[in-house]
Amino acid sequence: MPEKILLGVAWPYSNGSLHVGQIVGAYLPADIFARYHRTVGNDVLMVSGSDQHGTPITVRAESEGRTPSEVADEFHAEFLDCWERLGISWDLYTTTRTDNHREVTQEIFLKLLEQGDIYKASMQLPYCVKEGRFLLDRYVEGTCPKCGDKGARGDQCDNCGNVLDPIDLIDRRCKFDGSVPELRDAEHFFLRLSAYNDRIRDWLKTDKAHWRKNVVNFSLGITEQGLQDRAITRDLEWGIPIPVEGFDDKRIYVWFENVIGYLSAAKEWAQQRGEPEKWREWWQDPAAKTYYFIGKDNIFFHALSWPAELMGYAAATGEHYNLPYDVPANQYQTIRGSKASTSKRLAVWVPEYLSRYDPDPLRFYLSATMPETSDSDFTWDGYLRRNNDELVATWGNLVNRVLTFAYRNFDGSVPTPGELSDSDRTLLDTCEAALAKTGEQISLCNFRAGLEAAMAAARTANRYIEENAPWVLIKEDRERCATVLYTAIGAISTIKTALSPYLPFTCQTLHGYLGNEGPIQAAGWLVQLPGAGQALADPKPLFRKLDASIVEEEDAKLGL
RNA sequence: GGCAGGGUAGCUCAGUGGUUAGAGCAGGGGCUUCAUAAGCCCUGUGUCGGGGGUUCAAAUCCCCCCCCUGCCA
Repeated sequence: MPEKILLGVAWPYSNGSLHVGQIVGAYLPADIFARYHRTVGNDVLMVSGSDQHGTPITVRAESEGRTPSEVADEFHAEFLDCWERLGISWDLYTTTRTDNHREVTQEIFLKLLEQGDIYKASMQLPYCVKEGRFLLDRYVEGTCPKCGDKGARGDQCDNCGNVLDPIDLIDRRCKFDGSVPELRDAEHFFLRLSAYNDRIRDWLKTDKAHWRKNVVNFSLGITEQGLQDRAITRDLEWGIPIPVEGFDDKRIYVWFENVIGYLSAAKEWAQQRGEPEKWREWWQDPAAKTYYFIGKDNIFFHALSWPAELMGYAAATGEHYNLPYDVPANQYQTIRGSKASTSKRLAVWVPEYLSRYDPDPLRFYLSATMPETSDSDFTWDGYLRRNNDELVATWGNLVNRVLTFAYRNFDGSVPTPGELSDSDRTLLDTCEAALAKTGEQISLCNFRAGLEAAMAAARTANRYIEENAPWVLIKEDRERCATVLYTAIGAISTIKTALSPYLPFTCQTLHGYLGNEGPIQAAGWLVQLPGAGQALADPKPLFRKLDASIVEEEDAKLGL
């Protein structure tokens, strides 16, 4: 029985180009996981989309004198292109601005409202009299009560890093016109998270051994403090309208809304397939597993508030909705020790990377340095070394040396072996074990360890070639030489399968070199020994060695 | 400030009570030549962030402190 596996991946704000930190944090691990499970034969549904609401987009639009939708649409198109070229294999990548998503969001809002999980209450908010509108926290400026810096914003002081409330600012003023905002009562809707605290806590304490400890400890800690109710609407014009009369000047806030995208995207996917009820197989069958690939800043929304929304919606509708099976949140990746920053333009941008280099070497480097347990660091020097000294030297060269030798000496086909020796069988067994280990590690979301298991097999295969020296055998014992090459090709074929979730483009190419047709994942997560006499393609190197000069060039672009 | 995660060889990391703390890469020495000057063999005296404690025994458990990151919704 194939398993049903739903992958929800964080919704990136479409307010600027993607950078490698986002890729390594969520999109790449999700894609590796999805490709592995598809190859195994499981039913994967991997969804996400561009978050087109939210202040990051309106802020950029305002600063450029454009509309939010212009900004959002521009980068959404760019994202789609990047996914394609990086090989991020979505089943559906949509946006939060579809009619479908608005309808699903409003439906959940109304159901929770009706049930009492959403309630109306007034709160005091800064109001600009001059402009006649309420101000978002970040639009109020003043003196920080903690450090005395005069340039603090209402949401945070950049000088000391403390989180603030605009009410606490000394000498409050409106960011736009410098007038002094008043505090006025404003009606907003709140999500009654407090009512779900105990259920969330109990759920977090049940069968979570496979969760990363920072995720479960962080979340449990918050339930020990007690979940607080939280406003889910804001004074905005850009966002999903509140489906209640009299709230035309307010919108649903993104933290409540974008996670609903995981459900609405599954519905959209099903509609597009012409099987509009098919989403239920992933959402309502308790045997289906739901994974959320996110960065550590997003744990609250995926391990606490989204499960609460789902619990409430399930109760309100009387239907079952699966809670997260796992939330394998990653830490961050810095750039040469500095925090990546879109506003400071400090990042390795995906479109720029792809204009110069191939996707698989990036996937390789990012997989090897994935911030699974602690923050990791991107350096071009590290990229160069992983590419040249590991990907090219160990794996690419193994493939190239074996295939060119076989192609040239055995009429362009897989040599017909004699009887396999113990050392031949040992190599094939080692590769089979590596394939199993890689698969197991991927299924546990240990992506670095999975890659390492496959690379260890490649090193073993290089050792085997060295010990058996086919370049000597070809002159002395042609049958033994054929057997050794056959064994080496078998090893490569198995390692190729193990690496395919990490290096989809080059593994597919190699799949073809070995004489196979069709997509690599159709062959299954299985050992595939080549057929003796099967035609090989004339192999070309899968990877290219990079010149050390790129490190200086790329570092110069970063300005570090 | 509170909560959480992390701090192990030049780099990336593994290692949660027990022989002289490990792997890959880099560096040094040798061999080989099929291969993208790739491969193979040999080579690691590290204050396991710092200090104190428990124990026959601690990177691994307890306490205090320092540094990095995230969250404080």
